[in-house]
Amino acid sequence: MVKYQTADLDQTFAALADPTRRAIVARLASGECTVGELSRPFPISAPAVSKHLRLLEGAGLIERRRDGRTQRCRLNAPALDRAVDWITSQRRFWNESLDRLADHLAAQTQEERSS
Amino acid sequence: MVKYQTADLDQTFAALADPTRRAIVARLASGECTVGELSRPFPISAPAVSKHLRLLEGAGLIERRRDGRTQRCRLNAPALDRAVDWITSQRRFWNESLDRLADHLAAQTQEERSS
DNA sequence: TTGATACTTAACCATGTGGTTAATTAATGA
DNA sequence: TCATTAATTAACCACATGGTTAAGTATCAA
Repeated sequence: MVKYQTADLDQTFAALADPTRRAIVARLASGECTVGELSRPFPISAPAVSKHLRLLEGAGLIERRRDGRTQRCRLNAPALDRAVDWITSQRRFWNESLDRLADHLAAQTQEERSS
Repeated sequence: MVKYQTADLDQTFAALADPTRRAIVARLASGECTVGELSRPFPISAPAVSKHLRLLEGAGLIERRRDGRTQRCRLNAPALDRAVDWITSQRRFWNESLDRLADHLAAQTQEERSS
């Protein structure tokens, strides 16, 4: 039985509350890339992207490492896990739609594995 | 294949970013209750709780109905589902720890069902 | 060495949030 | 009818966030 500090969840959920940051996470889910590649699709300034990355890093959702003059970013799985974990653990006491959720996730997982 | 408006997710994740609101969700997960019962455990004023409830309601996470002079609150499952759904759908493209997550969720579900 | 590239930091602004206290509305019960 | 209880709205404050532009810091390449 693992315990998580609530501060982590604060930051994780807050980080996911912004559509730009969710888009960044979605982009990184399909593979590591540089800050430049990451910001190109967005109509906002580089400093704005930089701030988003700092929040995401603070939440533990991403990691950065220098690579010459660029910087490579990648997703960090456990932080996302903890968020899912918190939500699903609420279902523990809430049986009404628990089975529906379980089936939903099972179906999705099935789909992943067969693709 | 279902599409969700991003605004919903903005509000849902933002709502879950606050520890007081997560505690409220956790309390409601174990059953419907009144606003008064809900605020009693918290060291904050009634108006503060009222604001939290408004945000939770705006995010679609809870529903309220008048019952005489009190007000009953209950959780609304689908909003939580959508949040979990967004996170897990990122995993689709991110195979590295997909199996681990699937196993984790399967184990948890098993635990629920057998309890 | 000089200039361009890839970023971050600094300073600023507008807006939203989380809290307060005080005032308001609505339902109940004496 | 009048007081009490349950909860919200109003008005305010401090602070974080999401954006900006301008300036700074490394790294690479000529």
